[in-house]
Amino acid sequence: MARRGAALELAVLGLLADSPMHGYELRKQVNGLLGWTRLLSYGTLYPCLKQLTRAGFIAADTETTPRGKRPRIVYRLTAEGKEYFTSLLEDGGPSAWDDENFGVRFALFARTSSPTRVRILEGRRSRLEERLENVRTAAATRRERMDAYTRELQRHGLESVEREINWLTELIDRERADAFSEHEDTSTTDKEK
Amino acid sequence: MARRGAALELAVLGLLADSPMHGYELRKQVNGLLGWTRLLSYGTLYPCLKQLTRAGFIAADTETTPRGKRPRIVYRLTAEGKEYFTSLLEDGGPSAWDDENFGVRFALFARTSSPTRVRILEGRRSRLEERLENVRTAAATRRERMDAYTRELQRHGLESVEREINWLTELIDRERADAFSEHEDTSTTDKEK
DNA sequence: TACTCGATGTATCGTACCGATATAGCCGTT
DNA sequence: AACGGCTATATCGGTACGATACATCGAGTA
Repeated sequence: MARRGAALELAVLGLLADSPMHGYELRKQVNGLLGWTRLLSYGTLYPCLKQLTRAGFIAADTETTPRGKRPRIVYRLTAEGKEYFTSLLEDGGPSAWDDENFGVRFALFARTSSPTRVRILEGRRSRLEERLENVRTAAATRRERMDAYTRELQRHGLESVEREINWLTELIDRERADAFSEHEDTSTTDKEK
Repeated sequence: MARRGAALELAVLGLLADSPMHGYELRKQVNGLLGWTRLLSYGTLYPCLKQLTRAGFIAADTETTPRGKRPRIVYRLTAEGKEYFTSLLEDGGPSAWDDENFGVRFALFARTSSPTRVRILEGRRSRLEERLENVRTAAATRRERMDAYTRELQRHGLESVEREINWLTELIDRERADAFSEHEDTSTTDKEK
């Protein structure tokens, strides 16, 4: 459980919720969005699409093409898929704090309720703080035996995580501040597309 | 080729070059050093140790234990392993700029020659710059269609990569400056922080 | 016109990876 | 004397994904 593919699944669902698309375009979108970490390959994408189709969450429409040329396959979200997607979105549990999942979850924040947004942000932060603590204590027992380069690597890594934590804290504060001015109105944050 | 396991292989070799160790300790060391990114599991470590043993690069000495208790297995570098290790260290080629490999390569910089250090640093930087460029152009064509959260994610990701690039540039400059004052003396660079 | 090159597009296969899990002795605490 | 946590070795099944194959298209260029 909590497979790596869960993140991709959610990303595909989210992209298709905006508009139907074929595989190649899907890959471009995902890479454009989360591409600074790791690139999505077809070996990952197509099996995922197949599985989602089998589950009935998306449907594949084969384009009618003029000639003997290979038709493109356009995927769209089904009613069940839409339902499944929204249920996934509201799950702000531990799996959403993971490295692989957090990025996708964040990218879909516009479709996520404010309480869930805060839950995910805080969970992610606690996850990183925990990691920071582990590395810090591990380093403390071994600091003297480390050479200058190893120490520099350590320092830089720790700084990156701290910076990430600060970013999250800022976002949480902002989220809480917004909650005041939000009465019953959801459309202000959505920007309705 | 350029398997993910290559990084682990190098890490194990590097750790064992310092002193013999058994598997559990090896795992702790690796996690303490690179643990802020991803944790090493036994399912990865033990097959790696087995393979390195088979290849003759490390040797497994079973500890003599007093009773019927399970003996610990201490691994040490063989002569062939040492040779293999140093040859790997001097390869500053493209595989060393990868996300998975760079951390380990950097941690072993104290054992790496200065030209190779610069080569790796510069290669890594070019790799990140390339990635930055790709995401930037991808984002430019789609900026208007993105909601506030997606844009914030994009911004933060880009900033992280830029920061990483600046760090590398600093290190490269420092490396070049050191090269002047380095006559025949290697021990001067070790202390300086 | 024909050629090359890069982008578009769908698809599969083999293998290396790694999370989960089993086993078990040891030690400190309640 | 029971519990939980740390040390320690080890394997297995599922899955992710890099490499690769195939095919069409438009733009440049010779």
